[in-house]
Amino acid sequence: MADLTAGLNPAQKKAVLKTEGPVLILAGAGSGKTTVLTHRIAYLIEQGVKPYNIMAITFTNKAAREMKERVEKITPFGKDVWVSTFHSSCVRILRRDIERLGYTSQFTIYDSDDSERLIKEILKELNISDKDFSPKMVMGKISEQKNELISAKAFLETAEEDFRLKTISKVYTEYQKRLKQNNALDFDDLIFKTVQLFAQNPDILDKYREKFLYIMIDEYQDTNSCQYNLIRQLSSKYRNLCAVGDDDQSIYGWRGANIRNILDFEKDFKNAEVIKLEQNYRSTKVILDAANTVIKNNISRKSKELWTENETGGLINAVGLESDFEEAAFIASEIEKGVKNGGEYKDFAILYRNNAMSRVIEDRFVRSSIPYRLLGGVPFYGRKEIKDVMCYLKVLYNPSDDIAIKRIINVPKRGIGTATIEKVSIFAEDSGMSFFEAILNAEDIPEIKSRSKKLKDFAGVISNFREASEELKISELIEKIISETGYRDELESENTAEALNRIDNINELISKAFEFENTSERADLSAFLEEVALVADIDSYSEDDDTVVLMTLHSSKGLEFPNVFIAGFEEGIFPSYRSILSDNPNAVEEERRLCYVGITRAKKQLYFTYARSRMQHGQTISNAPSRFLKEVPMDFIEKHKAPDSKNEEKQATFRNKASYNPMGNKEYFTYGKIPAPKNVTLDFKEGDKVRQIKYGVGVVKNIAPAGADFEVTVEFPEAGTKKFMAMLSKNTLKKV
DNA sequence: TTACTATGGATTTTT
DNA sequence: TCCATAGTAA
Repeated sequence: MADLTAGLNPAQKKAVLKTEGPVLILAGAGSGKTTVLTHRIAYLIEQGVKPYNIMAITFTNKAAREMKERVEKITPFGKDVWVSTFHSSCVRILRRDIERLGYTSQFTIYDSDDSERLIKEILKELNISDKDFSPKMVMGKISEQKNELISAKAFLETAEEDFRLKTISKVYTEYQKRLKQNNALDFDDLIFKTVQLFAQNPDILDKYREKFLYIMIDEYQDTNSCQYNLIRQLSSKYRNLCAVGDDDQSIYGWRGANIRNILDFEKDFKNAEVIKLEQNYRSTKVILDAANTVIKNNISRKSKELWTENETGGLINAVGLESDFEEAAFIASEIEKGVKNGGEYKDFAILYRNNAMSRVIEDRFVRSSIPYRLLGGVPFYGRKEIKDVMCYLKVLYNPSDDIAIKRIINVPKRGIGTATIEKVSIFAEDSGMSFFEAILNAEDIPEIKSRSKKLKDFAGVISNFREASEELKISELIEKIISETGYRDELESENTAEALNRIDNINELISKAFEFENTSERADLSAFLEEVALVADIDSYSEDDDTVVLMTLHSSKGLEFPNVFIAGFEEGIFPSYRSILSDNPNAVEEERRLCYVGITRAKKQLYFTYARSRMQHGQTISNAPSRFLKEVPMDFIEKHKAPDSKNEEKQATFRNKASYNPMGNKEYFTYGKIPAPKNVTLDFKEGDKVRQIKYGVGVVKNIAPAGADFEVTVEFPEAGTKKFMAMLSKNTLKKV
């Protein structure tokens, strides 16, 4: 085995070698954290630790896959290391022992769509107005509780006399009851129930403690309290826990991630060693400095400052456009320019705050014939037709899954409407049967005589499929389902572009199933359902295709591109209105972290674009440029130059550009909030010649103390006299 | 039961 | 603007 620390910097080396006891690795963006993690695993194995005694937890399947691949590349024993996501780890643990909690190991996993359907049903049954208590809101609240490890019972107690909370806790209680009846767990339950299983069964917990002697967890800043608890349970005996994360990249607070987990690590794990990875291997100096100065405006963070040996690089482009259409046109023209100059489409990424913003850009790309891919939006497995087919499979696997049955009982149309479904539900509830059992006894259901045949037919169809599922491969089973139920025929007879697209999607599902059968070791229905339930769209992102990539800032975390556009860089969009209006100051800080994530995706070139007016919800709105733009040092920013006027179309598009240029407004840039640096060393004195990245060579006229920093006045032959803050300009202002 | 029309709501989403 | 859903007519 090669030297595992070769080529690593001192901090990285330390992180690899420090195997015993709790360690927190604060890994800045682009600091080589995956390398450190994989080498650390290999080093552990080299030291004699058994691969199966090592656990590495990630948040995404993609991260897990990548880590596994890289570990296997450096050590032949890598395949026995337990590398997986929180959720799939928990599924594995629960499949084994969930009987202790009164579920069976055949449980199915509900995605948020399934959960919401169930909530909706419950609200109806409990006669709670979904106007005052929207299923989404209730679901969110319940999820919040679960993330905080608060059970329905505990929640009811804290609710006390608060009517709203009491109502929600009632729904929560019923929701859990129904999940159990359906033998189903939602995403939050996967973790929650595992924690519960461990807490109530010390023998099981002990088994895993003895198994996972070394635990590593990636993206630690994104853990919620429930996940934190799980980690604590597993690691508290041997205390060989290595958490890797970056508090500045905590952008999932709204999903229950608790930033305190990383901020308080040393408090929670006594004698923890903290290692900072601050050298960045990704971005230019300018991009990195911009990221540093922006994030410094946040109060709650660990001190950390990225630096790099990379080149200084070009200035950041801040471009104000007249409208969202022109913004899209500008982005398209820059990409065309870049490609003409030898770049590739895949070198460009467009990041935006919300998915709706992709539309205008897509339209423009289609017109300009720029190949692009959209990440996010409606996920493949969330599409109606895919969910329909998957629900058939779910019903075959888990007959107690009422939500799945109700979804497909009238898809395609079988003349079984909501009224009938309701009656069956009530009958099932009264007689203590599952929905499916009730259908089997349809003739006993009162006031339903005329429909009982249809119900029986449906039950027959399902039983028939269930029998077939014993022998058929999954891809064949899906084929059988969509042809015998008439699902495909129904779509074909519609003969619209949309219907054809749905058929394509189903075919795609069949080929995915086919691929699954041929690549997984465990190719049964259970494994397939699990795979589908636990994958995300981002998992399938690969950089092989030469296309521009469009995605939200959130989805971009962990990725990198030579050229990045952050579009819609406007107040109200980024930061979002909600965060601005929120009484929680942390909300804007999280947006700023998101901005930091966005900036640090860029390797070479970064653009901020913003429009004076844009269409939103069918109305034209105007926003000021984002406050974050003011936080980027002015001398890192290049004003946008008017595009090539030879191109007529472009000329027309940009003709109003000159009238809108907030960058010209001096007041626009203030540095008031940036804390003064402690020690500044200058490599020039008054009278020296210096080179500034934007204005060229000039002469230092004056150096005056300003707080803990120095204000440097430089006279340029062309640009005239300019003032710079020494600390901020350390990479862009140098002696010649 | 189904098929059409009105209405309202619209961040971010690793699983 | 665009979507999902609730309500109504047939």
